[in-house]
Amino acid sequence: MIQNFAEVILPLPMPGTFTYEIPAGWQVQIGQRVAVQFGKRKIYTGIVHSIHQNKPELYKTKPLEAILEEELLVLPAQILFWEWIAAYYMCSLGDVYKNAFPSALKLESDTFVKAIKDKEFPEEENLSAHAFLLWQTLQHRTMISVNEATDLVELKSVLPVLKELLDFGLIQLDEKLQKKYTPKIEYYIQPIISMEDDSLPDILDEMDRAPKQRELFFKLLAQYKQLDKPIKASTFLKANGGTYATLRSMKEKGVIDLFENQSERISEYGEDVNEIHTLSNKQQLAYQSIIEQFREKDAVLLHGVTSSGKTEIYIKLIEKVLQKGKRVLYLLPEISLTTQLTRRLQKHFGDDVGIYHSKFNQNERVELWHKTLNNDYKILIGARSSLFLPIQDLGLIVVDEEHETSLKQSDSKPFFHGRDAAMVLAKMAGAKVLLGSATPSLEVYHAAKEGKFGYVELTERFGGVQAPEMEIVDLRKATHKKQMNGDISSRLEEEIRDTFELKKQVIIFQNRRGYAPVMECKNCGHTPYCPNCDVALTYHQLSHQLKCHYCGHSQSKPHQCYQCKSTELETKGIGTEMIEEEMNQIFPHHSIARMDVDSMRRKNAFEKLIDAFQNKEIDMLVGTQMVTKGLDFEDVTLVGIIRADSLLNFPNFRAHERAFQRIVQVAGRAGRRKERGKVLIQAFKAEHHVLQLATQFKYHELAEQLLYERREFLYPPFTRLIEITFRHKSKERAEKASRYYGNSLKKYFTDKTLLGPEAPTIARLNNQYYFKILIKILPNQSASKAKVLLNDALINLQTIKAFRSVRIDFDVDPI
DNA sequence: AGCACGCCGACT
DNA sequence: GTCGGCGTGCTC
Repeated sequence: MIQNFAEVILPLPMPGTFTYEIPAGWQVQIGQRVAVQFGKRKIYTGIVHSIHQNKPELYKTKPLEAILEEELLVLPAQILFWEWIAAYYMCSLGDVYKNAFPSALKLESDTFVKAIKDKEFPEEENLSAHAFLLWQTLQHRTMISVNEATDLVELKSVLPVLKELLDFGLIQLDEKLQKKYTPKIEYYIQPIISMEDDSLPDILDEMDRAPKQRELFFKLLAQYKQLDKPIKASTFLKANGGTYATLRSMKEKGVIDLFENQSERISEYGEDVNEIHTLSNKQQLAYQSIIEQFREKDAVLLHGVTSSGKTEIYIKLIEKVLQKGKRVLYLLPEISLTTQLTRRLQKHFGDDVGIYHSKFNQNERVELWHKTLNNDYKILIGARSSLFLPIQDLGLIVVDEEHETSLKQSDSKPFFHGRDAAMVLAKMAGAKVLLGSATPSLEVYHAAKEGKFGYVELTERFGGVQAPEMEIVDLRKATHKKQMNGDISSRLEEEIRDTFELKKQVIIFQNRRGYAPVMECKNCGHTPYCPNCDVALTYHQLSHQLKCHYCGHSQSKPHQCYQCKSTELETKGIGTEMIEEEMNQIFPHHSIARMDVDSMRRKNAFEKLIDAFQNKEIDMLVGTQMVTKGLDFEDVTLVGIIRADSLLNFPNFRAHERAFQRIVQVAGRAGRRKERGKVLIQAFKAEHHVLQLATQFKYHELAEQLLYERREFLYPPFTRLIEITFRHKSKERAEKASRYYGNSLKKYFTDKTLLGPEAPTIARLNNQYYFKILIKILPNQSASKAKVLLNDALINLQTIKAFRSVRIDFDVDPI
């Protein structure tokens, strides 16, 4: 008989898939979810990657434990996409699987401890106190998990105790898969008979003695007549009173039907669908040009100034794609920050829209995954991770705010770029990509100019909105002339006053959160540092704490210097908290709110703040990057940037590109409707060319300049970068490993294409030391060949025992 | 990534 | 002596 084997993708950071035997008679399909044992007792859920008959010769295979469901949870096409991600971004398939698949569907084994029944405790045997305690607990509990047992015995590891009990035959271990996802059950009701029914009088008679039922019945009839579909019992009872018991007895009388439905946890937006909107002439032309360019190109860049009405064009294009029976994926940088846009799309497309983002809990994600598989949605809106949804018949991917850095995943593997991955996914699905931005990334802009992508530019703002008036306030001059009130210049103060007088609103942008980024002793100059990282602690006045913005460490604010005991401590630099305080002092009669991760931590805090600002309960919003994205308020006519210099001084080759984008982005918050907005940029380097170009919205000039520099200094889009990070708790070991690795690559790269190893600006994070190597791949070189070299060098490095504990990550196309 | 196993130093 | 730390090796 031919033995069948399945290659299974497991959530492990090891390369490749794992081979398991398919038990005789089992029908297994690619994309199915299976449970397998891995190692001695661990059970994982994996995805079937492929099926074959080649018995592995080097190791013994285990059988599949179970097929978790008949249906395919991952489409075969998705597996191909996962493989591309793993190969391109240099990580394992397991790393992709871990990230791409809702974790509630990745069951985890949890070992349970059970007492063996009827086994008397052997008196003569000397059990340890811990073992005895555990055994006693098991007498009145059927089973407890190993985690619970660990807490119970208060030891670091409960395993020796378990071993002891096992040896005496007192317990057994049971590997159980815990189901993490429990569908929420929702009851629905509908009347069985109608108003016109002949039997109605009899039934009403029967309900004479039950007035509540009678009342509810009439209400239900009325509602049902209007909606003509089953009504959610919970909402019905909430609106009309009554209990489930009432409904149940009505069901027994045979007047209503009560049934359960595994309901969605995802709240549905109303059904009102905004039908008509007409495009302006310019928009219409842009739209037609996009359609035309899609005939030849896979991707088109829609380069439209802020307020040029890109969204209307997207909507029109989406409608066209839907007409062809295809589906659309709409990618946004950080969806929770752009509720205004999602509301607009939902309003337009109604129930056809599914939304996927990081604030959703596990159950909601599973729900959305299933609904997507079920083809319930025509449009999916989400952040970069929504690229992994099982969407079928994809016709178009819209990548909005294509230049946003948050499109690139940088906190965990795979380090993929949502925009670039979208292009590959689209290619695989035969779909098109529309990239939208007011300030395109140089990569995309260059590709468009080279003719690789289509290009459409919208230079005119929609509905006669004027570009905001931009003004730079020279902080050096202002300081010299004593025209400063703390960090706020007289000019800015004056403008804010005028704006408030006209009953308009203000947005203030300051790059850093907290009160002050550095605290310093006036006497000895000592600055408190994070104990785990090589960074100065940021002072947070509201919580009276010093916090590390990298590892989350916090400690209370010292009363005296740790070093010299001096009580004269001062703060340096400015954060949002300080600006908020200064503004409150200058404008005590106005309401000022702060918007940064600290103030937005609570659930719905963002929505509440947006609503309050919309309703003009708040006059001024002081915030970090958060205020720069997607906010659309009619009455904001003034935007202030406290220190533009802080945007220019990043130690990154993209610093100037980003500074420009940020400034244009914030400026776009001002004067989005009838009135012309004003933007005030405070800066010490007032004459800096990036600031000058930004105030004139001269994107093309800046892009040409920056592209020239990038070409000269071998940076993207003229080279491709791979950054290799080495980390270890011992500085020596991390450094030595990185040196060894770098040296082993010297024969393939030059001084210009292999940079480092070097300790990064923040050399230690969370008690781990970092070293980095930067590889540049020249235009005439193959990136995939370079990756092979890098992987080989890694294998070579790992033959040295001492280096095996050094964590090494590749970041392809680092941001 | 987990987890076992084995070696070593620090204590009831 | 043993608890718990850490380095090393292995998992289909």
